[in-house]
Amino acid sequence: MMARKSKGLGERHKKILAFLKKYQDDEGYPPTIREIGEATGISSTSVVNYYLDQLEKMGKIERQRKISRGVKLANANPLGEMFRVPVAGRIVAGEPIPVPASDFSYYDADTSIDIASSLFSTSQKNDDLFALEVSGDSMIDAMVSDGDIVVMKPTNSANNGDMVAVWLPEKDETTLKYFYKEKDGYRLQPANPTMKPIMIGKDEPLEIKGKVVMVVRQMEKL
Amino acid sequence: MMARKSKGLGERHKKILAFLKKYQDDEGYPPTIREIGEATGISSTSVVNYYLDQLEKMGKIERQRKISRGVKLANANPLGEMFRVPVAGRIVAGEPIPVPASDFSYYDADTSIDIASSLFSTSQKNDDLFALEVSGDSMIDAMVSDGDIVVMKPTNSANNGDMVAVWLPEKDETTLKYFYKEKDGYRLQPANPTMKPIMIGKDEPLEIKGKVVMVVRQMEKL
DNA sequence: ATAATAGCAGAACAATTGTTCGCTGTCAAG
DNA sequence: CTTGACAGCGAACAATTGTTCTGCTATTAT
Repeated sequence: MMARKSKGLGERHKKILAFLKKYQDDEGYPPTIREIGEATGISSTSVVNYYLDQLEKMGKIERQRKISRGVKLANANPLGEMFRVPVAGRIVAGEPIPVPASDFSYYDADTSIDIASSLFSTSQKNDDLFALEVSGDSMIDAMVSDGDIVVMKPTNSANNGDMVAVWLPEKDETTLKYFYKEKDGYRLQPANPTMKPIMIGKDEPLEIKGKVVMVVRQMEKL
Repeated sequence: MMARKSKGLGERHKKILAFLKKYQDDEGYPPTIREIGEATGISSTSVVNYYLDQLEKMGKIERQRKISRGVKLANANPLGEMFRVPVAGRIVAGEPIPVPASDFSYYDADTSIDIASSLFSTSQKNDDLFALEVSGDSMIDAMVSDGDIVVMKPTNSANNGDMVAVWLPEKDETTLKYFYKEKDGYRLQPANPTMKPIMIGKDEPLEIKGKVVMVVRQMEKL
């Protein structure tokens, strides 16, 4: 009478999958076996377990046995990855560069931007990246204008050719320049080829705050 | 000895928040109280509970009491959408602007870039966006340098203040400028405030190819 | 100095939740 | 008809996990 089984996903498999997704979206964490049973009309936890086993074998879900709510959809990554970068503050010519609060990294949507990881050639560790919003037109020689967002990797040193954010204590000045080490000091080269470099003596103070890895300019106006 | 934190998030609050996010990202479900304690160096579950209560009062997290792993970040954005933009080609000063093959739109990872939709303030329809890679330094007056990627929305007209990509047939020139309509024609204003605008007479030909909505500069070298 | 309180640990306790096992009914093949 | 795989139920069990209570210490206010 009842079509026993065609193949692939049965009615209950689908229901469980659907519930898994919905519950995760709604609640922010996966359901328990009992909750799954309740939602799909299965009265026994063992039957739910039975189906979960099957779904796992089919590769539809991943399970962490023995731990509560250890179920997740295997197929949770359709498009490419993206990651969130905290916006530490504004970068202004006459003020020191803000850096994110040390080792801890918590931030919400208000103070962060999303970047598709595909924009980074090497999928290197980019956990510690942070971003700054440019304030004012003082960085135009770095081809960066007011409102641009610069994504930086924190570092204290730089290789030749890197664009770095530096703080010059003697001039009370923050600037973005290409960095070159030379025999008698450092050369800070503006990105704009029509502008002249700044030479820094070997003993002059120079604080490299980070290496610029990306600049994003949004033209949209809301 | 230990400076008692008076205001805001203490060190442990931050650590817990950070761990919550990391664990959820890694595992797909929230951690237990004991796991939080282990990760943050708190040896007692009651202390973890103590901090979770505080974080909940501060509105940083939401808790479902009595249920396992019932913790989630309050403003948990599901790390929103992203979409794929085809790179139609290169934009060169002396050549016409390539445009994507109209409705015929297929493209793969090699010829496209991913943009997080959160970067667009208005979640307007951006199905028809396309991107161009800038070739050469001829666009420096638009604060765009060699290798930059400009994301454009195709259009034939523009509003005042939009940055547009235009083709000037009389000069055989492609350029990116801010667009202003004036009584006797059009004014094409460079982004760099130190440079002078180009005036276009009303009868001179002017082909607006698209409106620039974003510029992305990757400093990474592979 | 004394009291009050925040910060913390440890352990006992209670609730939740995953696992296992026995049992029943159906259906198709031998 | 019998058998066995499959789908299912319910309950007991064990592990995980949240809650609560007692006590200790250091800092701060009275």
